[in-house]
Formats: sequence, C-alpha cells, structure tokens
Amino acid sequence: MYKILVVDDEENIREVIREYAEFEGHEVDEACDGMEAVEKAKETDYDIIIMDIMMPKLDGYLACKEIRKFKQTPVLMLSARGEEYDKLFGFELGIDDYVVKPFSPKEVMARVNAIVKRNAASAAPAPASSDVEKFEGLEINFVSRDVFIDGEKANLTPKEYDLLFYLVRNKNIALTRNKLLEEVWGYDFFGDDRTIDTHIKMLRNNLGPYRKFIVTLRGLGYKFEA
Amino acid sequence: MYKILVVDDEENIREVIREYAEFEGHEVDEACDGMEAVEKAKETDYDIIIMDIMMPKLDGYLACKEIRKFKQTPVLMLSARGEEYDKLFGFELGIDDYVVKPFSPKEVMARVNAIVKRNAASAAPAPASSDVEKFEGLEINFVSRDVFIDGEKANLTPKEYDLLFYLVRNKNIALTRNKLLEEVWGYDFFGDDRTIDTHIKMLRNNLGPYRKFIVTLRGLGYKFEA
DNA sequence: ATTCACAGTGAGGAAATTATGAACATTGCC
DNA sequence: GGCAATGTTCATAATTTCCTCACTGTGAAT
Repeated sequence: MYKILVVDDEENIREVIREYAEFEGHEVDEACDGMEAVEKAKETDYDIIIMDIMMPKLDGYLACKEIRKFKQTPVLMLSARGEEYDKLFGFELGIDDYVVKPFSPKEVMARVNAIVKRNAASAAPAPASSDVEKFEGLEINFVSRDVFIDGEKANLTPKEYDLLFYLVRNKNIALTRNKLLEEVWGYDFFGDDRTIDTHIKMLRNNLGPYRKFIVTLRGLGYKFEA
Repeated sequence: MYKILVVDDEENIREVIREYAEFEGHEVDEACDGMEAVEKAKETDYDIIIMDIMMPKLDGYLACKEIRKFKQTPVLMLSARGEEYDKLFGFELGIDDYVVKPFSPKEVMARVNAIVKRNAASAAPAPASSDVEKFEGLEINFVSRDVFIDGEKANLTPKEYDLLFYLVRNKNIALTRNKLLEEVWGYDFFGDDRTIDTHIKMLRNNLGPYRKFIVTLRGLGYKFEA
C-alpha cells in the first residue's frame, strides 16, 4: 500500500485516478493546485506524487521544484503533448516519469508501481539522453532549454523551442507534417497543417546562419539535417 | 492500417466513424449492439473497439466486461454527456479512453491512433525493416529520405523518391505499369501510362552510373535488379 | 530489311506545394 | 480592462514538380 498524492485541477481526473488507486488498495490524498500540493507534501510523506502540469496558481514544474527543496518524493507528471513537452525532461527537477494524455488509469498505476519499486531499490533517477547538442555554432541545451547561436543566446518562443527540440532529437529523420503535429502540437490539435510552415519560418529566421540545418522535404515535411 | 470494430445502435454514428476511418486507410467492422460486439470480438482480432455505452440488449460496460474475459483488445468508449461519467472509467474493465458526444470523427480517430500506438509500443520493441540499402555506390536511406551516389547526395523530386523507394523495396520483382501506378501514384490516379516512363527517365538521369539497376521489361513494366 | 508496337526523350503549360506577410485569436500579466 | 507576446489562420506570391503529348529510338518478328 502506498500513500499517493494526486494533484490536478480537474476533479474528474483526480477522481478517476483515486478510484483506480483505491481499487488497488492504496491511500489517496488530493490537491487541486500547485500551492496546495506543496503544503500537503510538506506535511506528509507520500510514496509518490502524481501531478498535472497545467494548473492554476502554481504549475506542475514549479510545484515540483518547490517540493524538491525539502523532499525527494518521486513525481509522476501528467501532460498533454504540446505542453512544452520538452520541459518534461527537466531532470534537474527530479521528475521520475511522465504520462501523456490521454492516459488510462491502468497505465498511470502501472507506472506508479514501477517508480515506487525502483525508488525503493535504489535512489537513482531516470537516465538522461544527452543534455546538449552542438552543430557548428548552434548549441542546444535541452536541460536548461537554451539555444545559443555563435555564443549568443537566441530568444525563441515556447513553440519554437518545442519544434526545434523535436527536430533535433530526431535529426536526420524525415518527419511528415502529421508526425510533427502529433508529436509537437499534440494528438488533440485539430488545426491547420500550414501552421507548421509558419513556425518553421520563424524558427529559421531565429536560427540565422544555421537555418540551413532545417531542410524542406517537398511533398513530405521537414528534417533537421546535421 | 488497423482493424477497427465500431459498435453503436445508431447507424449514423457508425457510418460517420466508418467513413473517416476508411478514409485514413483502416478496415472497419460494425456491430449494432453489445451481443453482436462480443461475438465479433471473439472471432476477430481487432486493434481497437470503438463502442457506445448506451445500447440495447447489452450495454457498453457489460459488453466490455464480457470481451475482457477472453481478449485484451483496447476499447474506446463513446458516451453522451452526463452518462455517469465516473462509471466510464470502470477501470477494472480496462477502458482505455472515452469521448463525449457530440464528437468529431477526427477527434475519435486521433484518440484511436493514440491508443493503438501506445498499445503497440508496450508490446513490440522495434519494427526495423532495414533502414538503408546499398548497391555498389548507390545508397538509399529510407529514414532520412536520402539517396547517395558515390557519396554525393542526389537531389530527387518527391515522385522520384517515391518511385525509387518502391522499386527498391520490391527489388528483383517485375512490376507492371499498372502496379506502379496503383502503388506509387495511388488508386485515384487516372492519368496516362506514359507518365511513368517520364519519371523513370528522370530517375535514371539522376542515378548516373547506377541507372543500370532499373531495367525495362518490354511489354510489361520495370524492375529494380540488384 | 522492314515493320510496328512499345519505350525513351524534351518541352511547355498545368497543378501542387511551400514561403511569407499580415490579420486575427488567445493567453498571460499588469 | 488593456497590453504585449505568442500562436493560428489565411490569402498571395514564389517555386517546384507533374503530366501530357508529339516525336524519336529500338528491338523482335516476319
């Protein structure tokens, strides 16, 4: 039996997870925003915290960061794709795993079990996939979410970061527009294909001389070629 | 391509989903109540079942429960707003997601894709049907969509890529013009046969010395011979 | 050698696709 | 509320690619 804290502003989600967790014999507390989560985490020793990213008052990242100041409770993040997806890899925050919506409670609890078990065994967090990449004068730091162009820090918007990060993580792989929409915007984005073009354009503009790494694959999509 | 079972007592709903799903290239079966759904699920291995909750004879929950006795096929539930939301996650039933009416078929299919993909990811590790092929100095990379000729990158148009890729994927197989038209151009192309010749010509020109791999089968079509 | 059905080629207009700029919408913040 | 930044849509311009078609080349059968 674990003590679990479920943090989400949507009651439905909390309810759903609570039911399944209790069904499996765990004890569940709830909080509906980051502030409340931090307080509860301070008072009580949970085995794991399941937390949404998108919340009022204090979002998942910040709440996690705050909690880390006094405790190492494992955290499982819930997120929709397209929610600055890459921040999830913020291992410096000590996020142990994440689940992308739509999830089944079954899946969530499977991960909870895996995390708690792993945590009990050792204290090692998840493995990171290289934190920085460099292509000539273009430097990308996935952890700090920074992009440097010839040493100068680029000022990208969140979508631009996400798009660039996804492209770079899949460098030298031909990516269709659909794939990009699905992975960067999220499965629940029902907008126009051409939105990608616009973001690619802005990204290219921001990359200056290194725009060359983003190649157009006519009739298909794009590719980061390095 | 997925095999999908759509279960709903309203024909309109079934029809709408079927059309969209088939448009995306999936194969669709229908059932109009729970009983029929259980039977069909028993006979056939579907990739996913899309099922309404409210149905005559046997409702969605019970049908799902019944199916679970012999199979783990993922289930996406359709529900009208206000239909006891939390029951939806009768998790012990292993419902994977739900969509509330009124829904767009696009949304339904987006979730179907998410679920099936997730399900496939946990089952099989990697597909890997050789990502690159090399014939002497001709190197073809299906993943990065690159073609190298003696180390130099060839600049092919989309159709040329498609044509070459298809030929290579079916190397040493005689391909008729009709087959090529159907597979590379698509079933909805009603143009001239000779269009192929033109593209073959361009492809050959682009392949330089390796044009030799594309052989003409007089009276039949072409073949990539290696 | 001749024939003739089929394949190869070149060029121009048609069609498809991408790039871009600006309008419009949304979000977060003061 | 109003502002500023970001994200999305859309119309248009700029390219690139495709398709058709007429003509030329070729090979196998007679």
